[in-house]
Amino acid sequence: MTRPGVSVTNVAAHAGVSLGTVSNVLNRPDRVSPATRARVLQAIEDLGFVRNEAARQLRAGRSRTIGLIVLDTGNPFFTDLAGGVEKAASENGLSLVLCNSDEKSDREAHYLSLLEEQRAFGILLAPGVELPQGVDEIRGRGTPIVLVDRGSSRTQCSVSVDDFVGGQLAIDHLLERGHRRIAFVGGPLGLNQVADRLRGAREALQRRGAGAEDITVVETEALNVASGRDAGERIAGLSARRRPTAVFCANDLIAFGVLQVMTKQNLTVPGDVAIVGYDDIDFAAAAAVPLTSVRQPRTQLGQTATELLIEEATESATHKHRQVVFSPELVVRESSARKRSR
Amino acid sequence: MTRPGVSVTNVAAHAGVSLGTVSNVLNRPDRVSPATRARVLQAIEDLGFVRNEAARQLRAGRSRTIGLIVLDTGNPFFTDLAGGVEKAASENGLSLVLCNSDEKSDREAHYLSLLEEQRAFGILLAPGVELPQGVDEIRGRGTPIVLVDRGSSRTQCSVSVDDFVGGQLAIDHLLERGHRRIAFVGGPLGLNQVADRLRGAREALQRRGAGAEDITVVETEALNVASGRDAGERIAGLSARRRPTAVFCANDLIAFGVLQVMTKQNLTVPGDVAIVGYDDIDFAAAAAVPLTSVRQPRTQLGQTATELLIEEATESATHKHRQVVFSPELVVRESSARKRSR
DNA sequence: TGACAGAAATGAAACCTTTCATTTCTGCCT
DNA sequence: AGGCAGAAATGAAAGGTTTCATTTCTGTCA
Repeated sequence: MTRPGVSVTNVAAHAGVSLGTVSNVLNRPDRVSPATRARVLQAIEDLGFVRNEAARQLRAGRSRTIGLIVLDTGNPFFTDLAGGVEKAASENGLSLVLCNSDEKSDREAHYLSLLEEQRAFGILLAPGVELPQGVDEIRGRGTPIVLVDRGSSRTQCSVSVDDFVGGQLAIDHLLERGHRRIAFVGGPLGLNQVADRLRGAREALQRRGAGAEDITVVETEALNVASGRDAGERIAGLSARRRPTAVFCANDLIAFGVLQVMTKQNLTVPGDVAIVGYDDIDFAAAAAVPLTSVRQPRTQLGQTATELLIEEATESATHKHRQVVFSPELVVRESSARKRSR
Repeated sequence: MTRPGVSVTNVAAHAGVSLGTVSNVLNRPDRVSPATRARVLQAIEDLGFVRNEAARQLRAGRSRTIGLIVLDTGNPFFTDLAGGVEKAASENGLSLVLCNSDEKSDREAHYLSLLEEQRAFGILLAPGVELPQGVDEIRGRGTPIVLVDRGSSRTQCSVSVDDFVGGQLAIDHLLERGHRRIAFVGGPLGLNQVADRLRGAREALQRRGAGAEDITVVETEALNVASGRDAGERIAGLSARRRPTAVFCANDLIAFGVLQVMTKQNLTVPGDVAIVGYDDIDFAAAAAVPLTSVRQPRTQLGQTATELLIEEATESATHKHRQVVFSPELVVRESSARKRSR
């Protein structure tokens, strides 16, 4: 219980130098003579001095911490994204605070102001259904914000993946494999990502022209396994004539849910129903029926977002907002293997 | 770019009151007359004042943030644990910083000192192979630390689940289902959790006495899906005579890897090989062959740890270190269904 | 009207670090 | 020995909040 915080002043006294010198030992050791430096270091050791980050920060005016607000910490997509952020951040001497908004806009707002009060170095925001107001104000007051996993207008930086193309990729693949009755599972449709993937899917179908029915949309409450199971039940309940031969899921968690129900109902995948997921999380390849999925460059998404953020924070005068859009990529696995006969 | 930080002083001037009053409006609004309060609030609004957390903290001497250091942010076990922590923390007006040590002790040490410099309210540590030195010093200097997912001696608080019992549960179940040739997959064996689960497994086998061979141990490099696949290959490669009829995996990620390989090699689960996992993460139930698993009260683990931490931080004078140990629970699913014939 | 209690408002001090303009020291050259 | 340049060390000031002992105000009661 050495509670009575040891400060630089104490260290200075103990080492018989001025506190300015202690600070120099800490921050610019080369400007201090070896002898003095050793003495100060010894004093630090003796006293168990620990730098007070709050005081540093107060002086510096800004912290060295990046805040990342995501929709769901439990979704591997976001943890991988966070991995990319952490990597880029630590390479620049920054650390990461991970905040879970849980798709709730009040929590999103809460974290946003918390981070602003902490004078975060910057904020990476993966927004929910609607962009919280206040983002522009926060940026205006000096805390840079970059949007992640969501495109934006010219007034701010953003890093995203082209979900429209992703939807097309998935459907083109299924059409090529001979599927004509296809369902889309995902939601809430208010989420940009979901809506864009569906739009892409529809576009691909229309381009194909006649021969393919319109896509059946099964909306879910959230993008998790439980929602996928619910949707799966609905699909499995259809008569073989009406049941889609392929399902395109808005993310892999949903796909898992659907897959599980199909198996349980003795419908084979891909024989009776082919499945395509989205995100290509690590579990996708590990599923018992390895999942075809639309891969997003998750780690790179995080890295690039961080770089953009650093750029905005560092060159605030000359900075021009940029919107980076990555391309998704289809990874074909067994869950959509070619139909054997017909 | 309202960069020139607006401070309480500015607000006070703008509202025509002293800065003490502004502080009162912020922290004890009832001690300020309604009229004045309104005026100050208006000034805050006009100027776009945002509290400076660093300054608050400097004054307070301690932050309102809990640090949680885990082995792997990508493992749902830890994200669920973090969920429990976050819940308990936010109920007490605290926020959470999630730190990923990635099983590397240098990163663990790095985060430990980072959190101490930030005068974290407290630290929850899920340690890797060995307890980092310095933990006692940090606690001695006034930052409470509670060990999570690992038992400890009387000198510190800890919250864990009885892995020895967990191992027994798994093996007792497999024995009861008629299995006699059982393998254990997991690693590194230096991890306490892994070692204890194996010890429990062995104990159960011995208690059963003759009729059961000793358990075959397949050590893995890490507790993830890829490692599970490697181990799965090794097991699938064995002749039917030597191949175990059941595999007990040190966690669910490993189990997924094993499951995947079995399926690919046309070995049925549980027909040819039964599988029992550990943790009962959400994906376990969602796997195509739903996984029997030893459930740990993940969320509660986090909640309890947080409560202990708060207790230690708040009642530091009277605080007695406690070691809380939860009991695991077996959840039976298809992956270990009773063998049909024999 | 004067005194007084309680409410409201005040402002100096403290928290700890970093910076930077000055001062002091060291050693070398003439 | 005197002068000087460069290295080393100094210490006051600033950064923004909260606290708390004081002061000032408001209204009531005698």
